[in-house]
Amino acid sequence: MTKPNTGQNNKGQKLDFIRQIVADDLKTNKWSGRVHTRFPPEPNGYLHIGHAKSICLNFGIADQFSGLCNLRFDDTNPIKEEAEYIEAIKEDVRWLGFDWADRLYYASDYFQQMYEYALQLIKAGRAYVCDLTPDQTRQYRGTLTKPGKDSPYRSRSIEENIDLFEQMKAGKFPDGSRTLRAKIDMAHPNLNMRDPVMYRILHAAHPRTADAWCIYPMYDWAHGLEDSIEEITHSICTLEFENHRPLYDWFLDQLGVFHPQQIEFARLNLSYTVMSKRKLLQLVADGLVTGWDDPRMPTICGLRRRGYSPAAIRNFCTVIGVNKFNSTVDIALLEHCLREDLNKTSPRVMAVLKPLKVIIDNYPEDKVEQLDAVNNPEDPSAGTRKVPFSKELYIEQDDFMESPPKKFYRLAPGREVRLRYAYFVTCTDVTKDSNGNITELHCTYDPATRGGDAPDGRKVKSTLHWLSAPHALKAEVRLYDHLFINENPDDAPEDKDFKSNLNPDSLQILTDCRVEPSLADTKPLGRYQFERLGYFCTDSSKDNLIFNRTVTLRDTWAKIQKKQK
RNA sequence: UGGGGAAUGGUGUAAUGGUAGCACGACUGACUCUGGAUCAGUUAGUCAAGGUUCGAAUCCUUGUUCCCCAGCCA
Repeated sequence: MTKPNTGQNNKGQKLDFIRQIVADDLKTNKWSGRVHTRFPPEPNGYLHIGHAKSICLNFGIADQFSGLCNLRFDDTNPIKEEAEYIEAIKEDVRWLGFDWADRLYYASDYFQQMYEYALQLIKAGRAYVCDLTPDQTRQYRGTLTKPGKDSPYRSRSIEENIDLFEQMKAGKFPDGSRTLRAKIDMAHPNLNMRDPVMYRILHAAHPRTADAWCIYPMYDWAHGLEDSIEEITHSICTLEFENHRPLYDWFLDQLGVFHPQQIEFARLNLSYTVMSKRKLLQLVADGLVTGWDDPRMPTICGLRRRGYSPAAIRNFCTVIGVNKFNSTVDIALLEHCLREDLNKTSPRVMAVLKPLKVIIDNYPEDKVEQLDAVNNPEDPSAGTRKVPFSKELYIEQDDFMESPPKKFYRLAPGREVRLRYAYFVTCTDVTKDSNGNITELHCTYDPATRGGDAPDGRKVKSTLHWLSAPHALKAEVRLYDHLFINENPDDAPEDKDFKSNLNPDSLQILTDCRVEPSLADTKPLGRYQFERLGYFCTDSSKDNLIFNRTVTLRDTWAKIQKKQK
């Protein structure tokens, strides 16, 4: 049974201004009850979290109002586009959790129809072939404050225009020698309306149509037609296309074809990162990151490799809302959405990033106990697992201080703490090397506290994670931090650019880490919480055991330390 | 100096002429076998000035600030 399209918001969330328009249209039956959106990426790069906002908007609206959303590649410029991006984009959209069913389209599939529409416009006297060079075209266009002037080729006869346009298509002219232009108004205050170019000559092989075409449609001409052919109802795009809407409307009106409504919203900006394809490409090209899927990148594939979940990204996209003015979302909000999801879904596991050896002096030499550990306290159905305990353990170097400051609750000489799911232990001795570095701790354990509870009810200030030294697995862990040191990376000294704001400590590689044995057969992209440390994700490179830190846990102690400095 | 948009706590957003609310962050406190999670609380806002109205974030006027547009890119 299909849900009736009442125009009511059926998920109990507040309507943003776009959903409001959609709901109103449903109410007035403007599109005979239909809602049909599309996500139209150009296959010239990888998708990033800004695209996720658009994907969630378009697919989300379709879902919410019982409509449809197409995936359409806007492949009108063969010089910039590559087939490899198409597969990557499809994978990313799918991974985010959206389904275009059988509605995968390409602008290039419409080239023939667009050509015929162009002929129709020529015959109506609304388009002409122009012989001006790119440079001359610019000069004739005028400026923001001065009107342009008519091209000398503007008044060619319809017959001549048809003939020339056919020759353009047939490959008779070199690149850049002629264009097809709409005949609108060279004095129009909106520069986009000053006889915009509809077709340019490009003798370039297209990833999908190969050399079938040597004329390619410009965005303004093509996009509205793509939307119209697919009978899109709401064509949602970003703010910079607001100036193009009159042209979008003009083409569709001249042709008298199905006319979707274009609606513009503001792009996403995130603090401590950059979002433009150009800048991201520069980071990759200059080797400042390891690739598009570097876990520090805001690309979908980067976030995936970092350990982000699709649900976290989707939730973030609904929480940030939709608006018509530029804003910068605090990356802390993204991280909040991340932790919120990961907390509920990630199995807990123990790992020691900077191992410190601990000997339990009163524990039998060869004894090994298998202790029960809870997999996820937020999800009882996740069950429990066994973790081995023995005389030689590792704890975190940061969890011990010889002379602890105020508010340091962890292990210190003479102090008793709990080893999670294991025993209460008390530090009795500290061994150091000749340089005074701590090499080993000696402790005693209380056998009565097995499992971590004291029968006499005594309390300890803190609980530490730990690993049995002989059972622990070696692993490499990569700690990531914000890519940029500045909230706004573009806020750079005058003679420098955003790259001067790169965070030199955005990646820290720890090669001597230990993880619990249950991680032996972890699969790439496996997500875990390393107890007390943060969320980590098995890296996709399979050679060694490598984990990427997705995000730290909220850390009150770190905050206190920071304040004390 | 042309045209098109937009302004609500530190940040992101709601309020569609009728109590300025929510979330993030920050800060308290409670609880806790993760200094996590959870729970309770505090903090802080309508760009400005006029006007209409019983009543204005919302309507009107003027001003200020910010964004976009002079690709044969999208």
